[in-house]
Amino acid sequence: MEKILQSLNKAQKNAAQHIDGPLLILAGAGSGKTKTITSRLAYLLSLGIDPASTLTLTFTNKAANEMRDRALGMIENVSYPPLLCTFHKFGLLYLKFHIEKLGRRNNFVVIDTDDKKRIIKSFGVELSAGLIASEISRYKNNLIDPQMALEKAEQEQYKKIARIYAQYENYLADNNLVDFDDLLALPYKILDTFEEEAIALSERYRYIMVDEYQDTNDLQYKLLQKICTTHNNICVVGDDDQSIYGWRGANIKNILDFSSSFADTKVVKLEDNYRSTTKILKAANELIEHNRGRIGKILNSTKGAGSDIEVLESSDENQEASSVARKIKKLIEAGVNPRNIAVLYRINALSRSLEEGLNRTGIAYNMVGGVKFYERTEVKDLISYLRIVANLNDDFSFKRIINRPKRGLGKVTIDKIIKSAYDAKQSIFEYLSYNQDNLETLVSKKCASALNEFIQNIQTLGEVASSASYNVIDKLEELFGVKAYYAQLPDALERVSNIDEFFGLYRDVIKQNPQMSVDDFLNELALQSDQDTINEENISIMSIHAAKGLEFDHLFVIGLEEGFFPLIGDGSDIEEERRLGYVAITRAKEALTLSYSQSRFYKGRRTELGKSRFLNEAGVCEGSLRLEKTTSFRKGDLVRHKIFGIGRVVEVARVKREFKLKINFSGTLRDILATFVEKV
DNA sequence: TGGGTCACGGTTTTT
DNA sequence: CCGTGACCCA
Repeated sequence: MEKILQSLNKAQKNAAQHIDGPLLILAGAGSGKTKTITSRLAYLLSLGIDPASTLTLTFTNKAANEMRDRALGMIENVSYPPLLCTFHKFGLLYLKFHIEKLGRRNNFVVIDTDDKKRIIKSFGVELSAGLIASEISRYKNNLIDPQMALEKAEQEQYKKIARIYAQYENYLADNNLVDFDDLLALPYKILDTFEEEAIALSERYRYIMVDEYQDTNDLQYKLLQKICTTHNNICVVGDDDQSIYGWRGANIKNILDFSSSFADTKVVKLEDNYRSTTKILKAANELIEHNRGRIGKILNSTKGAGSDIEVLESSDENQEASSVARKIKKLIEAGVNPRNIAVLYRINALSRSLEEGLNRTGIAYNMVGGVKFYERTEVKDLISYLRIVANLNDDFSFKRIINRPKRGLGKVTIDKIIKSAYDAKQSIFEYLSYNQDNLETLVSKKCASALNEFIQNIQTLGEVASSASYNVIDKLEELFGVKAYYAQLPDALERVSNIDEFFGLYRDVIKQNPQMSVDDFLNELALQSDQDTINEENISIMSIHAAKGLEFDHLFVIGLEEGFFPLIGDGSDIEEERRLGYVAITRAKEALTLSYSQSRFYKGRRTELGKSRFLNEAGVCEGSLRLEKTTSFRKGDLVRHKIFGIGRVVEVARVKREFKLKINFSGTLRDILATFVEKV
């Protein structure tokens, strides 16, 4: 027991030893948050508290795994592993055992955002599916059902959305699908409808811990209240200054008002930072102090002053990328391990010029985020096949693969079948399998035989799945040839390797859990994210959102321009932007470079930009910093001008804050500002 | 059925 | 600028 607490500071120890009643741990960036709550968990278990009565909720699998490893590493033998998982995983587990109370079967399948949009689109709506999808998400997270949404709607557009919402809910119920929001909303519905269930759950989990509490939304808050029905043993950890998911429904009020929501809350602030140098922390503190809606805390450095924060000025994004790449190259040459270097940006669109710059300089990088593995077309096709195996009546997946790989079935044929199945009140699969012999009356002979073959293959695959899920993959490829199909399409190399990776993943998972069914596998997959793909040998580049919870010795933040960061647009919230700035800065341990460009090429046009107000607010723009100003244009470069065409640079000159080039356009010399031409 | 062309729109995204 | 989706024609 002593061992668990010995390496904690006073505040951390204070938090870890708190047992009963609500506890709010306000943990500043780099203050040992994970260490504190894992120690608390280990401490509780060491006191003899039943592991099965504890529940720790996180937002990512990665965080859950890390905490589990660390907590279990502190105690010798645990009789039963404590439950540490994401909110959504917890919801999934709960629904597996209790969804019957809502009149649904527990072989449901979890769909992702892309599926959700496709379903909405299939209703033939004229509004954008994405907009409706996010609106529905908002409703669900505010516990508004379709009926209420309709009543509340004033404008015609919202009435329309409410009706689509109703249709969508019916569709999910009919196909026994569950979306991400349902993983929280449906458990809440059960707990809210049946008080005895809330009491039972609460009795089962008597010690609740929640990580990243500043990012919880209203629904998660209400769910937590239900879990705490019979006790108030809830310990939350978070940092109001790091709340960066407001746009997705996270309610910063949850953490700001925690003490008034849960009576007799004990508050512990962790303000000693073990991550960054004094200069970095000073910039972070100064920046965040410009926010008004915060509880207020100051990070104290436990490290030395460190080096100055560097501010980099460039004339355009290519030059910025080159400068950053050059600096990174120097670091690597000086012996810095690339894995300790990262470049962050506010919006993903900025990654392109950066990637080009890194490539030019020959720096290998690892991009975190981007298109998710399981969201790639070819992987989603395979997932659809498996979904059909798990649930033959999943029309949604059926439609996706009915002609993929191509088997000569066109829009007309498919529409006819869908309509007939609909009229017969059957799923597409049911309809086709009952009418195997008279399909020719509906569609052409060729199509009928293609459909019959397809149906038979699906049935065969289903039989294989029910006898041995491990063999499903080989049979799938043998019967449908998805891999063979993609092998002859463009990007074959990448697609085939994705397919192989998916096949490998499937086999691995089933090998480890031989009793696992196909729908278990699918649901597990849906909750997976590929955050933990950070390569050991390369530098990392990613959005600031993706960098949350990470730290790097040498950090670059690019694109600090008004309009880009802070990002200005509708729905943008300057305080949240500032918190993002705070998150970005506090990722740095030793050296921080902030970069901005005077212009940027974005959405097909070049825009002149002013530097970000955050630079001033963080106090890094005036004073001791080093301003660097260069251009990537060199004498002899070939350039292209919109009007004058291709020319060669004969002279590079600096005029005030700009660079002027003397360019030879087929014999004619012209003076042109560097921002008006591009390299060829 | 599917390839070709044109218009459009384009933050951040742990699950 | 670049990727997506609607629409048209062979």
